[in-house]
Amino acid sequence: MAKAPAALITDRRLLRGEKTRQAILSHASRLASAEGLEAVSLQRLASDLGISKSGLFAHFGSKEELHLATVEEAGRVFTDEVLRPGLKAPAGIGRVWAMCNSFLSYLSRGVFPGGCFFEAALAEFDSKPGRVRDAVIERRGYWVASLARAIREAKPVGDVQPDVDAEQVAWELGSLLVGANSSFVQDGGTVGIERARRAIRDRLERIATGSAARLPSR
Amino acid sequence: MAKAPAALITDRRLLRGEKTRQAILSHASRLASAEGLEAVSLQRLASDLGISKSGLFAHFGSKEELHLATVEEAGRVFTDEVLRPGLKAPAGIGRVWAMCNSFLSYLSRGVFPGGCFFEAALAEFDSKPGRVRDAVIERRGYWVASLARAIREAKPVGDVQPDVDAEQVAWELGSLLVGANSSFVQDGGTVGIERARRAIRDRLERIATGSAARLPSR
DNA sequence: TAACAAATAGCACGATCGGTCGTATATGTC
DNA sequence: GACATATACGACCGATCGTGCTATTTGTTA
Repeated sequence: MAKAPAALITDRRLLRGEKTRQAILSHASRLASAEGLEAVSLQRLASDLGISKSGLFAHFGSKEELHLATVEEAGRVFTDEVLRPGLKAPAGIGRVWAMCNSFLSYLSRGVFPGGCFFEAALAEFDSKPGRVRDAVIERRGYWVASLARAIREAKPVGDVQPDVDAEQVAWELGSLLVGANSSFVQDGGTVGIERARRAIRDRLERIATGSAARLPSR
Repeated sequence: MAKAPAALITDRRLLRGEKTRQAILSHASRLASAEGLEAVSLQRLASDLGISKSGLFAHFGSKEELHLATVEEAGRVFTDEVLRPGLKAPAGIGRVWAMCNSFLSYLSRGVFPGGCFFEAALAEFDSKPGRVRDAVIERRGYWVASLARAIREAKPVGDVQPDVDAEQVAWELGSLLVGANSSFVQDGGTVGIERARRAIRDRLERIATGSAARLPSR
C-alpha cells in the first residue's frame, strides 16, 4: 500500500525497474524453452544480461518466484501467439483447425527457440511438486480444455457430429501437437510438423459432418 | 589386455563389483525416470545406495559414462518389457496392437516409477548435444522404426491396406503413446492410458483391411 | 542542490556439484 | 600365512548454486 502512490504519481520512476524485469523474463522464458528451467539460474541470467546477480535477485526475492514469473510471461506469449489468433476464426471446425495451425506456426516460427515453453517445462517439472509445476500444468490444461471447447462448440454450428467425444479428440490433438514439438526440437526440421498437420486434418475430417469436411490446407 | 586373464580365470572375482554396478544402474535408471538424469548425481546416488561417492565414481570414470551406462540399462529394460513381448505376436496388425499395449502396460505397471525413462530423458536432453542425447535419440528412433516395420510387415499378411504410409502412422502412434506417458506421469491415473488405447485402436482399425478390422480389447 | 527512495551492485556464506588422489580393506591365489 | 588385485573409502579442490547483508548509483521532488 505504501507503494501505490509512488506508482501512481511517478510511474516513470518504476520504468527503469519494470523494463529490466521485462528484459529478464523475456530472456528467461526463451532460455528455459531451449535449456530447461534448471538452466535459468541467477548467475546465468545475470551474466547473459550483463547485470549483477543480486540486482537481478532483488526483482523476485527467490528463485521460485523468478520461475513463476517466467511461466507467467510464457503464458502471456502463448496467449498472444496461439490462443488469440486461433480464436479469431468463427466457431466451428474451422476454429479447431485454426487453433492447431496457430500452434504449429508458433512452433515453426521459433517464437521460443527451444520449441514450446510449456512442453519443456512440463517434462522437467512433472515429477517435482511445487507451485511451478502447478502453474505449468494449469496452463497446459487450459490449452487442451480450449481445444475441447472449440470442438464442443462446433457441434451446434453443424460442423461436428453430435456424438463425438470432444475431450477424447482434444486429448488426441494435444498429443499430436506435442509430438510435433518433440520432432521439431530434435531435428529442427518441419517433418514432424507436417506429420502432425496431416494427422490432425485427418482426425478432424473424420469427426466433421459431410458439409464441413473440407478444410483449407492450413 | 592385462585384465583379460583375471576375468577369464576367476570370474567370481568380478562378481562383487559387477553386482554393485548393476545395483547402481538399476537405481539410477529408476531415479532418472522420476526426477530426470540431472538428479542422477554422484552424491545423490552414493547416499541413496549407502556407498561412497568415490567408490561409485570408480565404476564409471565420469558422469557422462555413468549417464550413458544408465541409458543402456534402461534400454535393456525397455527391450525386455516392451519390445520382446510385443514382437512375440505373429506379424500382422495384431503385432502392432500388441506392441502398443506392451508399452501401455509397461507404463501402468510402473516399470519405471516416473513413467517411460526415454521420454523423460529425451525431453531433458533434446537441446543438450552430446553422447547421452545421441544415445537416447537413437533408442527412441528405434522404437518408432520398430512400429513402422510392424505396420509395413502387416501389409503382405493382408491385414493392412497397401497404400498406408507406415512411417506416418508409426509417428502418430508414437505421439499418442507419449501423450499417454505424460498424462500418466501428471495425474498417476489411467485416463490418459485409456485415451491412448482408444485412439490407437481407432487408428489401427482405419488402416486395417476388412477381415482384420477387429482387435482384441487389449 | 540537498534529501530521499528505488534500483542496482558488491561481497560473503554455506551447500552441492563433478572430479582427483592417496589409502585402506576385502577377496582369491599361491 | 604372504601376496596381488579389485574394490571401496575419506579428504580435498575449484566451480556454481541460492540467498542474505551492506553499499552505491540513479532519478525525482522539495
